[in-house]
Amino acid sequence: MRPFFHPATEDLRPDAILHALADPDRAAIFTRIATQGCVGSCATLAALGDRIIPKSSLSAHFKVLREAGLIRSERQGVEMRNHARCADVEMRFPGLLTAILNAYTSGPMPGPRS
Amino acid sequence: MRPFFHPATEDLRPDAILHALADPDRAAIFTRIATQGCVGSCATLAALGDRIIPKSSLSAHFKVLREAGLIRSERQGVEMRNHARCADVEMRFPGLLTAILNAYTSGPMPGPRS
DNA sequence: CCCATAGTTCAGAACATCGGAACTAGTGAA
DNA sequence: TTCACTAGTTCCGATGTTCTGAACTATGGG
Repeated sequence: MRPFFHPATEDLRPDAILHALADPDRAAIFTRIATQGCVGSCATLAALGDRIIPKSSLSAHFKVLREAGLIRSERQGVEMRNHARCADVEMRFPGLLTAILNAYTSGPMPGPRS
Repeated sequence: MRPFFHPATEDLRPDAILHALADPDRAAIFTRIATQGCVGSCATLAALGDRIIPKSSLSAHFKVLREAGLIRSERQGVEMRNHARCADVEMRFPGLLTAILNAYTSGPMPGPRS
């Protein structure tokens, strides 16, 4: 179990961030982490909506988010502490995270009919 | 050769848009179309940077952009007229395109060292 | 009709993702 | 220490997606 890799702020790449957040599950996970400041275990996220996400898939999702520079993960005893690197991303790509998260919260419902 | 499918504005989905723009080639293509208003042939885009993108790959890229609702394609004689649906996307997901295109233009170069 | 040009579709190889089973790490109790 | 439990990672086979050359379609001009 090798230690985690976290890219430096100046190494953040837009394509990695977009790819990470292009998956609705990952976007939901990241939204939870970003809005709740710091989410502990993966297990608390296992039930997104009504689907159950297997641990191995969750682990892979966290890895993608981590390596895109969206979250920082560190062991805290037996579980994981994940927190969002919103400030880093905002510094490098201003407005990006806000726009994406807004798009997702306004997205699923088909807006007010005009 | 079936006619092209273009999603309606209210059917635009954020994950499709992020997925489409998560590929640097597609992002570059879209940037060209968006900034130049309307790019004709695929062939003018065959050389992005210094790589040559084969026609079949280009065609697939255009399809992804089209089905994400980012561009509208229509035949004009023997070639293709593509134009960006920036207004549609902006209406549905305000600020999203701007933030993404900004991220890409500021992204590739490793920013000013602090 | 024949040819050239612009782009699409097909098919198989290369690559990525999903998820169950096995594994690793930490904690607490006997 | 050893056992058991919990949280997460890694492995690997199945499934799905992307890439790209070759064949095909569509259009316009001799």
